[in-house]
Amino acid sequence: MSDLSIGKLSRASGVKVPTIRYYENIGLLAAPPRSEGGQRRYDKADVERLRFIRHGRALGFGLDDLRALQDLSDRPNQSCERADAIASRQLAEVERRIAGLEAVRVELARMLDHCAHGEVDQCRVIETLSDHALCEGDHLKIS
Amino acid sequence: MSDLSIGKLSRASGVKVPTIRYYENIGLLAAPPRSEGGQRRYDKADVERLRFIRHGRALGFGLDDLRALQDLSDRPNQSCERADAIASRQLAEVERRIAGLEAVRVELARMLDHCAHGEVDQCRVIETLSDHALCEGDHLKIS
DNA sequence: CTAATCTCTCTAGTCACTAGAGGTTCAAGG
DNA sequence: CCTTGAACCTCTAGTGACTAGAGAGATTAG
Repeated sequence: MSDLSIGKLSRASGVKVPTIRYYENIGLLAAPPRSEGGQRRYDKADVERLRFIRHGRALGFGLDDLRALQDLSDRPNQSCERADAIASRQLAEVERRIAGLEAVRVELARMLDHCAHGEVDQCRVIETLSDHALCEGDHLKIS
Repeated sequence: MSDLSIGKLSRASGVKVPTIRYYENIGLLAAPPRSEGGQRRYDKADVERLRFIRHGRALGFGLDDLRALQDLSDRPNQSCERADAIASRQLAEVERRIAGLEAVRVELARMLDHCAHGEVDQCRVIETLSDHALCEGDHLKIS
């Protein structure tokens, strides 16, 4: 049907042009037909596919997960157990990251709060970094 | 004073051996003297420096920030304004990330909650990914 | 028809490491 | 003193998910 250049696909999907080509390179998006001059020509299904990917990326899924989820969505008669598992794993990962960042936030805030705004000599920021023992919480491993 | 091999420095600081060499490569850690056979020999100050870096990394600072903070801590008579600014920026960044992840967490949880555990056909997980309009919150840009 | 915009491929760079190959040095036990 | 095995050396390449740029060809609006 609609015959989209890569630029139009980009605007329609919100995914940048080089990123679309990158997705094609790594096999996440199928290689489309080409115009006589060799330019890529897409259709509406590609817009959907890219929106799917973009939304998934925004939720923190890795490209491998998105590949798996796309495969699932292409074969709709399967159980959604796998999709469930992938999403659950992602939720757990996000919760882990939030917890880590929360601990970091607390320490950064405390560090800044205690800073006397004088010279580096007595700077709590530098001091805290130098001596992990000065911080109360466990904030190791944020990743 | 104490004459540490890179392995001992690694154990004392909690930073892995290849990472120490990497830090030297990029100029974050000064190149130490060498033994007759050409192996690196460190002292206690290097342990401190690496602990500083490690703690800073755990707080999410980039290596450039840590370079700047180390420079500051080496010249203790300056105002700690710069250190303050770097830490404040980091705090803001962490807060931004937490907010983004929180929105993502909510959507993932809702997605999983609504999943009927049937076939992919009616799977809310896949469906939600396909259609961003289905999600209420703004969770774009998590980075 | 022409000029401006778009698109093509390819390479290299980002960040902060990590892994591995292939070779050399060190330290402890005998 | 000698051996052995662990630790060390340099160098290259790979990770994830892109991003930037060069230099050349295609398309499209006026």
